[in-house]
Amino acid sequence: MAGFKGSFKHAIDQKGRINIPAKFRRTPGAVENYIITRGLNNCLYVFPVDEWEKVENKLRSLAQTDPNALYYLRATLANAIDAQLDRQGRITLTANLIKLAGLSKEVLINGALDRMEIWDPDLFDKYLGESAESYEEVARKILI
Amino acid sequence: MAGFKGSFKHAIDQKGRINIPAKFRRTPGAVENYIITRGLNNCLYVFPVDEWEKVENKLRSLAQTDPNALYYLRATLANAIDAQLDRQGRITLTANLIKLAGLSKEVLINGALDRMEIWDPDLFDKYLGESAESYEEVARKILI
DNA sequence: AGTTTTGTGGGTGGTTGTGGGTTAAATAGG
DNA sequence: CCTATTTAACCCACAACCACCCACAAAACT
Repeated sequence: MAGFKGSFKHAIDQKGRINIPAKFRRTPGAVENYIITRGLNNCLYVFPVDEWEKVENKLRSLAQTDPNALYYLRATLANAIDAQLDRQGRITLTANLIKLAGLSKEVLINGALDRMEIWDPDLFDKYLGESAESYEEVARKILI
Repeated sequence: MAGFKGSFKHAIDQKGRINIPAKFRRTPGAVENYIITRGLNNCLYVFPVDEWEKVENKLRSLAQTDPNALYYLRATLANAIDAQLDRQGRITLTANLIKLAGLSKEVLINGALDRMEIWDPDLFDKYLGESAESYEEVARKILI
């Protein structure tokens, strides 16, 4: 089981390639193939294949007629890609994904245990700052 | 199980390295690998790997769509690093962590049983002083 | 006072990140 | 159906960084 953690600032070149941090390539559970899809709060989720299977199973289990389920399934899968690391350890994003996450020249690649998350640095700062409550208050609610 | 206790003032050099007190390196439960992450009240938590696993399991159990849970997960993991002692018994902090804890030239490394805590000395003094209630009053509420 | 342990600083080489150039594949047009 | 143009994948090479190593200073212990 993967345990991605840490944050790395990397460039995204003209071809839409970004380097997966060497540290992530070495973490247990890291593989050659990843599924990249739209994430919550304007970021991208990067799943190792085995973790993606859990997501896929979840999607399969949703009711095929419920409007919300249908919407979620379509919005998620339409932007999902199957990415393989190149020789330098990079993945190539599609224009769609770049647009969805509002990426420009630099990106943050954050560990989130079972997945990585790709953020625009400014958007991530904004996300961290815009919580109404402090880190300490949130922690108190979450950790019992 | 670790039982870190005591307080040590150490330097932090230009490369962001700080020495783990020899006493802590000898306490039962001490290891070569630590996970360092953001702590409550502007300090850093330094967990031995086995203690970190408990934290990680807690994080994994959180709901993946609850905004507070997501926020806590991201704010915690984005600043988490996997640190290994170098030959001199030091760990290297990232610029992010140094900034979060407001560290400058000297730091306090405090034992907190299952983890160590890294504080800026001034901030720790301030923290101890800013409690509205006395040590005795707090003790009476906490210890039954 | 000598010896060992602990704390601090700096230099060096391998690894990692990034850009570009070249070849193979895919798409569209004649 | 073949050719021309674009797109994407692959490979190579440079440059910056980080982890490792060594060496010295200070403290603690014998």
